[in-house]
Order: sequence, then C-alpha cells, then structure tokens
Amino acid sequence: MVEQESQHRLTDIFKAAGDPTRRSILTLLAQQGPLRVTDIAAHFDMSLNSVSKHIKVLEGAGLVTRRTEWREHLIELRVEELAHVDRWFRDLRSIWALRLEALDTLLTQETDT
Amino acid sequence: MVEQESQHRLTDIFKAAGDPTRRSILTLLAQQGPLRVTDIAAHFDMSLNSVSKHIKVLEGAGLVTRRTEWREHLIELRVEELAHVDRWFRDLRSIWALRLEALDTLLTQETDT
DNA sequence: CTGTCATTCACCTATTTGGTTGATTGATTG
DNA sequence: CAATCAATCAACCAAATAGGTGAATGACAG
Repeated sequence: MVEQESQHRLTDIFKAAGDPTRRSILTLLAQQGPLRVTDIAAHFDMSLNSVSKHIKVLEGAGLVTRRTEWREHLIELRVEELAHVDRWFRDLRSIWALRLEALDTLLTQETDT
Repeated sequence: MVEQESQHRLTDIFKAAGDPTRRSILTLLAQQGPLRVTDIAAHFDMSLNSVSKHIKVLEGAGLVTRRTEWREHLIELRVEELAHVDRWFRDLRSIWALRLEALDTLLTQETDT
C-alpha cells in the first residue's frame, strides 16, 4: 500500500523530469529562486499557456510549490522532494551490491572446498 | 552541441525510468543478475511482446545491455548509466545551495554595514 | 526436413503528451 | 467604470506511448 503510493510518486517525478523544458524550469528556479509564471515563460520560445501547463505537471509531481500572493503566483523549487529519487537510486544500488556480495562468497566457498 | 547530446540522453533515461514496469525490470535485474527476455516476462501480467518492447526502451536509454548468446538474449543492468540521473539531481541541488549561500553572505554584509 | 523455442517485426487501438488559440476569472490601475 | 495584467480553463490537434494479436525469423532437437 505504502509501497504503491511511493511508486506512484516516483513515477510522477521521473515523468516530470523527463521533459527538457521542465528540467530547464527546475534549473532556472534553482538559480534564481521563486519566480512568477510570466517570468519563467519569458525564458522559453513557447506560449505562456504551455509553460503554465508544464508548471502544473511539476507541481503535480511535488517538485515545485505555488505561493499565490496578490494576483501573482510565485513558483518555488522543492529540493526536499528529490530525496525520493535518491532513495530509489540507493535501494537499487544496494540490491545490486548484495547480489554481487552473495555471488562472491559463493565463489570463495567453491574454491575453498 | 555536447550539451544538447547530454540533454537528449538524460531525457531518454528519465522517460525510461518513468514507467513502473520498467523500474520493476531494473530492480529484478539488480536482484537476479542477467536474465533472458522470457524470464523477465514471467514476472509480469503482460504479453511477452510488451515486455520485449519495454526492454528495448531501457536498452535505448542505455540502462540495460543485451548479450545475444545462442538463440537467447541475456539482458543485463548497467548501473553506471543510472548515475547520470543521480548526477543531474545532485547538480540541481548544488545550484540551489550556491544561491542560498550567496543570499546569506549578502544579508550578512548588509547587517554588517 | 519438421517441429519447437526465443525473440522480434508489423500492424492496430486507446490513451497520454506537448503544443496551439481563444475565452474567462480576478485583481490592479487610471 | 474601463483598461490592463497574471494566470487558468476549454477545446482542439499532432505525435508519441503502452498495450494487444498474429506472422516471421533463426537456431536447436528429433
């Protein structure tokens, strides 16, 4: 159950990061701090509308939050959320390492006998 | 140019990792080591054909390689390639950290004067 | 040579995605 | 109030994606 939820989150994050425009937006936010939708859109050769959609995808993945102050929406990067990816990566690596280790001890035993 | 190429690669990797079935395949390979297409397919409630396609996507992203021995195709995980993802997120984080640091020193100077 | 196994290829379908334009909401300014 | 600005919503389109079935390829076993 919890596993399912975590998997779903991870899928959203990877999908969001799978688009070059969206990765550029994330980089831009990391460099410049919170920005308005219009300011972000100014960096791309694309309609404001499309950029707005991209931002919503990032928001859905939790990679970004929106602080609606006045009539402007301030978009902000959420670095913490990246920890999900870190964890997945680390888990996969440890599974891999465990297998190699087991294989190694098996081979050692073989040469011992 | 080189930047473009790297971006394209990254997009492929993220897209490949953005599917739960494909992530499961990666985990499976990490646990069990190289496997045949049929063996992999046995773990999923899905046609062999679909699994074959998923594997080709992973292969295209470089996350997996194929060793065609006899009539069987041995599919093997390439953990090194996965590090691209990790590195990108790490870079993003460091850009973020640099900005905060700069902001901090700026504020400190202000209170000093 | 025939049959079988492992895998891919070719084709079909439904859904998702990335982009567009035009209308709409809501707040600000003159 | 009228005009403008920030952003979203709605409808639409083309291309890509995830899945399925059935035929084709290529190597091995009898």
